[in-house]
Amino acid sequence: MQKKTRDAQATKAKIINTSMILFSTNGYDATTADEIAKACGVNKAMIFYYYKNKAGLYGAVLSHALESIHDEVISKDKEYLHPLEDLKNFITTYALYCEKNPYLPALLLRELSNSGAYLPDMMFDSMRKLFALLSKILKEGEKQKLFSNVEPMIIHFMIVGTINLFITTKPLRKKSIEIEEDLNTCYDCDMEYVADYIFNKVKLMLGV
Amino acid sequence: MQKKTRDAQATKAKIINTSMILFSTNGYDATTADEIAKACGVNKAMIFYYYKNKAGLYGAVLSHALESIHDEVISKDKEYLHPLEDLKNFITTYALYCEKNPYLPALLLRELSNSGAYLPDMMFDSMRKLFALLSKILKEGEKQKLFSNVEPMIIHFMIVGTINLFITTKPLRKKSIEIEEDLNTCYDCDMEYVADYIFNKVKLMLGV
Amino acid sequence: MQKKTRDAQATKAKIINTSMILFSTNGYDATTADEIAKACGVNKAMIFYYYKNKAGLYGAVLSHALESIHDEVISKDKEYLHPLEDLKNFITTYALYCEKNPYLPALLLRELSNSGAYLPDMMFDSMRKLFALLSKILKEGEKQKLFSNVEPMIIHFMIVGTINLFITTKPLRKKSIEIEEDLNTCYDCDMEYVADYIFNKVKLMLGV
Amino acid sequence: MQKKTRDAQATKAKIINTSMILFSTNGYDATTADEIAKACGVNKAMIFYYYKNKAGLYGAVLSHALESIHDEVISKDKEYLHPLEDLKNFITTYALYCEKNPYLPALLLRELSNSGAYLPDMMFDSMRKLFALLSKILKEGEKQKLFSNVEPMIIHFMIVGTINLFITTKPLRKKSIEIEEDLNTCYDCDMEYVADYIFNKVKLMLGV
DNA sequence: CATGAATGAGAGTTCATTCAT
DNA sequence: AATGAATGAACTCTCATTCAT
Repeated sequence: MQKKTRDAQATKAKIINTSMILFSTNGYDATTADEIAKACGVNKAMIFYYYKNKAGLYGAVLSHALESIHDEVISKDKEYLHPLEDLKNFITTYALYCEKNPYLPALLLRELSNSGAYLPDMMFDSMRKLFALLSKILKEGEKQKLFSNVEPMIIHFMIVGTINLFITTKPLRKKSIEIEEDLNTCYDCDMEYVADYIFNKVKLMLGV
Repeated sequence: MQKKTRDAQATKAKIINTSMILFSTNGYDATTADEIAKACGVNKAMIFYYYKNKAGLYGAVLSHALESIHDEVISKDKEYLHPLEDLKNFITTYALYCEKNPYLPALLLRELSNSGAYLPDMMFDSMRKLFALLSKILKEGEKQKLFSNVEPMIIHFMIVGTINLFITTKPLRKKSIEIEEDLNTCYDCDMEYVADYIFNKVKLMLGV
Repeated sequence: MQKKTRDAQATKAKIINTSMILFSTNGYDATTADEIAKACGVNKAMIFYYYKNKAGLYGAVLSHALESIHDEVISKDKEYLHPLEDLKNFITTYALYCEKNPYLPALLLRELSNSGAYLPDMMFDSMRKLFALLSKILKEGEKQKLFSNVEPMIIHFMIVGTINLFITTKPLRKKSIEIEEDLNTCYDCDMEYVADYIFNKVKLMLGV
Repeated sequence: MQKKTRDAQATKAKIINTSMILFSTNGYDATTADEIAKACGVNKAMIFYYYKNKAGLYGAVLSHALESIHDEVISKDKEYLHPLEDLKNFITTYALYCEKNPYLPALLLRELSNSGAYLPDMMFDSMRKLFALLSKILKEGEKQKLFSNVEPMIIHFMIVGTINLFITTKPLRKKSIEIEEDLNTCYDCDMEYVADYIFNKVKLMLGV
């Protein structure tokens, strides 16, 4: 009954990780403090002790998620080999990261469908940085006359939106083929294949 | 108090239309029955009288929205001129419809980020039909050797996902340029331009 | 959809009979106007049209029930043959009537457990008349030196209470023997046997 | 607001005791959570915190009531002096207990008039145990050739039903004599007298 | 740090009752 | 006489949040 862990860091981490899953699975409103507390074996009051309130926890969760994705993509891309390489890295890294952390796309879509109502500034920043990164790659490609006719925002959406949908629709796509077999929903396409496919298509789009 | 409509059809329509806006703006949980009732000048109990419960209303809203988009896209596309024409129609119609009814993309994204937890069968069906339509167009294009290397699900996501994101991120994109001017977020691109851009990119992608 | 019976008497009777069953089965509060209306295929508003409000309907139901039991017992007993005969008639008639109309005991017990909160005057009267009838029989028996040591109220309760419990506990008694076979709950005793048993015991009690 | 008890046991007890009175006085449906909360100076949410829902509270109340009566009757009777003594004890203890806790009979009658719809298993058990106790006494009396012609269930009803009615009808009986003075409703009979009267009558019934 | 008790402000839902036709 | 639409006042239950220990 008395966990008495007395390990602030551990407790905080447990809360963040558990609630990330719950928030992404059930959404912000449908996730209750009680539920989170029970799921991580922590007293409910600790959530408020550490994160002030539910919105604060949500913010922390989003920041955590975005920071990590951002770190990953940035770090992998920081070499600036060549716009095409960089582009490939961007797509693959994002795709694989999302696959490993499938709650992220759900969180993002949810936030976007909310026009960023809860979206705290840090998250907003993170998303902008991600886009800024792609923007830079594309701009560099244009400068080198590799890419043509570039509308970065739309290209960004085509990459990120597709990957997000691919991940969040997985259960639906399964259900779909169960109903109508000959509808090819790419259900068992693996992520690497998809990332590659997208990369090739984007290449075509950019006139490479 | 003032209207005393006593017109079931009108009352039901008012409820559906109002709550569609509210649901898409604030989400399912954050939209209260009180709010809906007040917003359409109808007694709260009428919501339950007509739709049994909140989930029932939500289902009705989703069905309504999807039915109408589906009808629109289908009807505009029913001529089957030529795969390329059909493709263009598909993209343009979807894009313009979403622009006119900007709550729809938000509703869709929200549902998807939920893996269709609330998503009633009719909605699921509607979404499948939309995809089936694009699938057919693409398949026909392949048969006529116009399109090559087609993965319909991914193409679908590239079209629909991009348009959805474009619409739902509008407020964010505005906020973004206010902060960092030289980041081109395509804020004042109009929908027709975007649809066209997407169409041209998809054409390239399909090897046309 | 349009029943349009336009037969006031029939409609009223349907309402009374149906709601008697519902009230006795589920109790006053747990029985809704909607339920009654649906159960008798009558428009809900008619209930209020004919009985003013729910309490009014309940009153009508109770009156109806009590009137009929009272009529039955009185009429059977009106001959005044002999105190013992009269007593036997009283017990048997009441028991058999209750068996034929098993909702009555439930209604009575419920009312009593409410200390007659809803109990309208007419019902109160009816109950008093029933007791008055037994009182008279017992008094006559005493006068004829047949009965001795009579406390009419308690005798009344011993008769009426036992019969009421016997009927209302039927389902419980069944459940009970299913659990513990050798507990004799008189489950398949028929009413006539019970009435007779009670009569004989009351005779003993009265010193006959 | 004033007490800040922070004493779970005390709070739970307050809720149980208060709601027992309210349930027995007004019935299950007519007793609201608000009312209970206010009556015991406890926040309404505590009811649900401790008892999950209204039905849970009701169950707890019934269990509590029955446990205590059962304990009392059993403990007073555990000596097994002599069937007749035991019988007298059974009747007297039950009668006096009910008089001290007059909500119990009302609760019981209400439950019975409901055929035990809410009646949770524990209550059902308790009632059975009470009857089992009387059954044993009667059986022993038969074995010792003291009692004859015993139908335990009916005898049980005659005892328990009479006492229950005597208590629950008290207000009605008062009202009755106010109307018709010469109707002897045993209004000021005290409980001991009644218990004694019943015992003597039961003795006669059993052929003692 | 950690816990369980306590709180208050709703939220969804129900329902008797009335109104207009 | 009959109907379906409409209403408002409850009522149960939930939940973020705070308090006392």
